[in-house]
Amino acid sequence: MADTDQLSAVFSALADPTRRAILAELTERDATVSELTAPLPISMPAVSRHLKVLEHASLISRSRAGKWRVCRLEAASMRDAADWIERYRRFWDASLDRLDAHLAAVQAADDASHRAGPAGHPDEEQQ
Amino acid sequence: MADTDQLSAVFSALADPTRRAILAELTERDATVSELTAPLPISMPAVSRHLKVLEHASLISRSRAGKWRVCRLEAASMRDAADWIERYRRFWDASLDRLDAHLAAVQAADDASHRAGPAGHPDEEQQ
DNA sequence: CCTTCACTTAACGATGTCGTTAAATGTAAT
DNA sequence: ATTACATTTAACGACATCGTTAAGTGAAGG
Repeated sequence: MADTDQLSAVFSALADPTRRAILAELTERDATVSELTAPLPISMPAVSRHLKVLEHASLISRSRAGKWRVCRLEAASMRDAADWIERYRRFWDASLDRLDAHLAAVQAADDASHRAGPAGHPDEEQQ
Repeated sequence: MADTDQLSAVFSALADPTRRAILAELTERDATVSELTAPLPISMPAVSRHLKVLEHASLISRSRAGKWRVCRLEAASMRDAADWIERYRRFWDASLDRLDAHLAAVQAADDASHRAGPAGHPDEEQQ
């Protein structure tokens, strides 16, 4: 599935701190490879390959401007990642509620203490 | 920075389709390693290691229940990833905003090629 | 006890990542 | 044309990832 691959490419690209730094830089302004390399502690070939990864994930685009190659942020594919993660929102939004439920369950188990299987453990009620 | 490492761990964990499938499964119910392995085309040791990665990224937690080991979704760390990505929302959400910024940048570069930055926006990450 | 079940760890090989330096490419300027 | 500049590609080494099968753990149960 191309969709899955694209998502993997985006998450994979975002997994590297250097690449996230590059993306952050590009939110300020478009930049050449030299400009992007300057603040980083690595060589230009290394940066060039990071850019290749970012481009492959459609997170940036590159164009020639005379002698230079200008990089531009293309956040469209980041939206896919955001949308994917978004489906989990309720699982962290509701974490406090779930904690309450969990504590209540433990309390209940303490009172009635007998149940099928191993007692006193944090499941039986979820979601 | 530990924060950066955590973010990298989360994105890195999410980069793998199998791990995303496992997380999706865990949104339905807590599950044992066997239950998680069943629908997947890989061996249990392979799944076990995926679970280790997910646990290291704090995306799941594991607890013993007698003979079994129960995995539970812990989406809290996904929130960090969501928050990070969220800062890029305006770049895909507000196309007018972005177009304006671009035009302003071009204009500024045209007028006087010095770098004060017409955008002047937050963000900055370093490793 | 000693086996069985659920799972993890060890050991291995294929492949990918991330850095380096040196050589190639392509555009601009002399 | 030749040289200089910006960037990429090639070649290499160190280390991580992802799968496998085989051997360890630890709790359950005859």
